[in-house]
Amino acid sequence: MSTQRLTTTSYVVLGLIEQLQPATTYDVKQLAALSTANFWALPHTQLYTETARLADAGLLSEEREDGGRRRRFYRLTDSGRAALDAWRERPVDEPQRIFEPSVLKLAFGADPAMLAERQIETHERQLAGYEELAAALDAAPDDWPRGMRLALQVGIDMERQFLRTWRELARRPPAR
Amino acid sequence: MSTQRLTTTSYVVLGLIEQLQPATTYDVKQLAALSTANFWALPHTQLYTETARLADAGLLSEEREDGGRRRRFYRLTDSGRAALDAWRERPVDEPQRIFEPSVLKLAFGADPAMLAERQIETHERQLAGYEELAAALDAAPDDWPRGMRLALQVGIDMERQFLRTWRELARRPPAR
DNA sequence: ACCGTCATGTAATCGGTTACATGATTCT
DNA sequence: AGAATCATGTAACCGATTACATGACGGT
Repeated sequence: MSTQRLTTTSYVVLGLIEQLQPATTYDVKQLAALSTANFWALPHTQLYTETARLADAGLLSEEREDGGRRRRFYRLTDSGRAALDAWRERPVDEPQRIFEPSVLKLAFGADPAMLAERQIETHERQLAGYEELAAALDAAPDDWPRGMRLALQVGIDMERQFLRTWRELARRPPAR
Repeated sequence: MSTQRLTTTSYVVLGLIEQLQPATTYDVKQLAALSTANFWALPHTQLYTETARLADAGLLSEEREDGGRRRRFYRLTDSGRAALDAWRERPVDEPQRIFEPSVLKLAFGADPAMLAERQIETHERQLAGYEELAAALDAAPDDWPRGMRLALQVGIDMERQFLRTWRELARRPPAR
């Protein structure tokens, strides 16, 4: 039970386990794929190291199955819940870098219309995914924490803005 | 001159050096602070390792001062320019994760109004910074590559969207 | 009984961050 | 001349990605 620094990834894992507990790493992976994967990357291999780290730090309890797959079931400990609550109650004050490689390419002189073509496709697909998920949440609101719907709405708003921006840029001539 | 993978950071360094060459690492740091720092994090320590890596890979030429600070001056080599051009001409196809910890907190049930208060401050400050820089670019457009102005406009659009979104969320009751 | 996919991991590597350090200029 | 800040780096550490691997389960 050492005092390690917790990353955003740590809190995502804690937050997902809070909703699922008891949860296997695979359960976490599944829920992440449905919910937070759009907002935060979380490859499955990291879930194994991260849950182990968190259990080591005393924020998760681990219970291992005897037979079969010998899966590990995790739950929040009291201090795990306290850490999650503290994180949740603290506002975010570092300004975030929201940018993408496509904007960097733009800055360094790439052709806006060329970038826009692919960006529009990508963001349309992303927006469609969000809207589908939003419809599912709206159909069964009680299955999901309310905050998830709000986060999704932020995502939808951002995607729409990206589309407006790139559609405008699609009409620009090359910058150089 | 080994074949290493180039990261987005590598291309940012190449792109900045293209505009400055010959450039010392410190010059790169200064220009980054004025231009790309908003879109891509680039601590000065990484510039030293990254320029060394790029020089090692044959994408930058390095010339060292004899006296004084023994500064290293870098220029793009032909293959450096080719690598940068190739990157610039290739569209970005992986969908990007644009999200911030604040949206994750929202998803996991933090109070929207509490988060919004700080987010609004942060994004207002960021927007003001962008607009100030945009005014400077507009006053002396020839000093800057045209793409920089476009990238800045994307940033401005996104910040305005964030402000609209968070101002709306500021009126929400807590999600749990 | 076999096969594909589901599920569960381990280990090496590496980019990026953090901590530390010191010489060169400039200012008073 | 001394102090402050500018400029230039080195090195340890660590989270995250990538590559690899294998056992369990369900269907035919």
